Amino acid sequence: MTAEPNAAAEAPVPAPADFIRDIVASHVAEQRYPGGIVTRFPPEPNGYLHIGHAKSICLNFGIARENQGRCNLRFDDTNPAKEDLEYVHSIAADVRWLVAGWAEQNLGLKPSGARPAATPDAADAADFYARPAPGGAAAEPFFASDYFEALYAFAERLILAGKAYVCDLSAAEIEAHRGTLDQPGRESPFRNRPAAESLDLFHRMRAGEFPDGARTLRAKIDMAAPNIWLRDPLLYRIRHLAHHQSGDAWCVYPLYDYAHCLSDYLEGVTHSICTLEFEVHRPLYEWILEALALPRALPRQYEFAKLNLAYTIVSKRRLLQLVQENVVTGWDDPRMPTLAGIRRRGVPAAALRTFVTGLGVTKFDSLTEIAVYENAVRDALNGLAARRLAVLRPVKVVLTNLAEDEVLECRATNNPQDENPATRPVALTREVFIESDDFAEVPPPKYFRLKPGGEVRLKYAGIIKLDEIVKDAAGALVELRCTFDRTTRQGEPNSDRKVKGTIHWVSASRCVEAEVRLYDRLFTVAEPAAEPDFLKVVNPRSLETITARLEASLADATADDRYQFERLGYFAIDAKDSAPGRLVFNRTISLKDTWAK
RNA sequence: UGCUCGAUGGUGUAAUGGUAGCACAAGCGACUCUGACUCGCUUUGUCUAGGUUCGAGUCCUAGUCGGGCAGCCA
Repeated sequence: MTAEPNAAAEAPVPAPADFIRDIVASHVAEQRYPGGIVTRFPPEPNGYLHIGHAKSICLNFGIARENQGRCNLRFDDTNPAKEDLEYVHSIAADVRWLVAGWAEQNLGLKPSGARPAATPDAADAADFYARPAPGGAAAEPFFASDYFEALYAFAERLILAGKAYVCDLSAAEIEAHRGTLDQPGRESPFRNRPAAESLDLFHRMRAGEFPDGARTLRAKIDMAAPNIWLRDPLLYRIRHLAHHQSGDAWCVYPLYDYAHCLSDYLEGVTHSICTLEFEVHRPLYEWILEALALPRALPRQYEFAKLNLAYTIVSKRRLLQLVQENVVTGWDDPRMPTLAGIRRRGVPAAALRTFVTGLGVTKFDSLTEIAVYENAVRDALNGLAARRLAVLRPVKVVLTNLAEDEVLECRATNNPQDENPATRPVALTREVFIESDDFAEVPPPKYFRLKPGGEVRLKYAGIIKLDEIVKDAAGALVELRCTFDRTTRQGEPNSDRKVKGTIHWVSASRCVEAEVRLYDRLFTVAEPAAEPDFLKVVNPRSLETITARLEASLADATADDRYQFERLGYFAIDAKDSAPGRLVFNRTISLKDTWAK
C-alpha cells in the first residue's frame, strides 16, 4: 500500500445529513445508547472491496466519526465454502487505506484473541470488545467466527424456549414446504418435536454425527407469514468444511440472518446499516434478538440504496468472473472498480471519500453518472499533483537556430495552484519531441497548435515557428524544422508575446523513456449489469500501453507522489510493476478536454 | 399478481406545511505560458388525479411507474 499523498490536506466540509444520520441524531438527543454510537462494516471475505463498499464504509465510519463513536471492522465469515484468507487481508488493507487520515481513530478493533464468553449470560454481562489506541499493538478486526461458541449457546436457548427446532427435511423438501410469494407454506412435520429431542439432535449435529444437509436448525415463526423470511427460516446448516479462522472446530455453521443480528448485539453495535435488499430481513433480525430476551439495548437495522455507477460493475461475483476469465490482470488491475484497483490507478482515498459522501444516502435506487466520480478525482488531484512535461506520442522537432550542443535552461512551475509555486529546471535542446496531436499539416478550424507557417509556444521555453515539414520517401513524417525565437525566452523582452497555442515538449537528448498505461472505461454500455452477458460489452480498448518520453526529473518519480503530465492528465507510478530503471506509469485520469468536443 | 420499499431538472440530491436550492453534466462568455484550473451568465424539475389547508414537493386517499424478496449465499 502506498502512503496517502494528501491525508492532511482534507478540505473542511460541512457534516453530511441524511435520513440515517437524522435517526442517529435523534437517538443521541434522547440518550438512547449510553455507551455511545457504534456502527460496523461487515464484509464477507469472499472477494475484494469495490467502490460500492466505499459508500458503505464512508457512511458507517462517517457516522462513528461525527458522533465520537466507533465503527467495527467485522468479517461476516459464516460460510467457509466461499471465503478465503487472501480476502481477509485485502479487505483489512483496503479499509485502512480508505479511512487513513480521516476516521482511523474510529476504527473499532479488538485485542488479539479476544472472544465473548461462551455462555450467553456471561456474554450479556459485559461487552468483550475493547478500543485500543490507534496503531496500538495486538489489535485485530472482529470476526463473526469468533462468536460461534456464543451463537451456539444462544441457539440452545432458543430451542429450550420452544422457538427453534431441528428439522430433518431435505433441501428440496424445505423448498417445497416454503410455499410461494402469494401462497402460504406448510409446516414441517418436525416442527413440534419436543425441545429435548431437538436439543439432543442439535448437539449431535455439532458432534458430526450427520452428513451435510441431513438436518438444519430452524426458527419456529410462521409458515403462513406473507414475508417469506419469517417462514421458519434456517439458522444452522451442517457443513463438514474447514474454516479459515476456526479451522476444524465446527461442522455446523450459522446462517447470515442468525449470525448477523447477534454479532451486532455482542459487539454493542447500535446502528446496523445495510443495503436495501435486506429490508425484508429486518423483521427476522428483530425477531431473533427479541426471542432471546436480551438485557442490553438492541441494535436496529437501517437500509440504504447501494451505489450504482455508470459503465461499472459493482458485484463481487461478476468482478471475480473478470479476474477468473483474465479479462483483467487481477483484482487490483487499475481498470477494476475495486479499492485495490482504484488505489493502484493513483486515485487518492480523499477523492473517493468526497465522491461517495457527495452522493448522499437515500432509499432510491439510482444510477450515478461517471462524470461525478471523474470530477472528484480531478478535483483532488489538481491541488496535489506536481506538473511535469511528458510526450506520449512523439514527433521530432528540430530547432534549426540552436547549436547541436546548446542547452537552454528553462524554469518550469511545479504546481500553479500553490501560493508560492516551486520551480524546477528543464533543458531545451536543438532536438525536442512534441505531441503528435499538437501538429496538423491540414489544421481544422480554430486549431491553436502547430501548423505550417504557424507559431506556438513551447511551455516555459519560448515561441517557435514551423518552417518545414520533412517526410520520407513513403510520405511518413520524419521531423518538423522550426526556428526558436530567443527573444521570447523567460526574462527576455518578448517573453509575454501572445500566441494562441502553448504546447508541452521534452528534450530528445535529455528525456527518459517510460511505459505508460492509458485506461478507458472497462465497459461500452452504461449499465453492463443489465446486459444478458456483461462479458460481451467489455471495452476491447480499455488498456493501451505505450512508450512515452518524460522530462528527465521523472526518473526519480516515487509511487507516493501524484503527477500531472501537462495538458495530458494525472499519472501515478504503478506501485506493482514499476522499478528503478524501468518506469511504469498509470494514467489515473485525463484532463478535461473541451476542445475535443 | 402476496409482502415490502421508493418516485424532485439530463444525473445525484436538499427543502422536516411557508421564496423549489446545491453539485455534476450541458450551453454561452471572460481569463489563461495547461483548449486544464478559476470566474460570470444561461437552459432544464416536484409521477398522475382528487382531497385537507390561508398555503402542499412535504399531510390524506386512489392510481401509475420502478426496485427488492421464495439459497442449507451474504
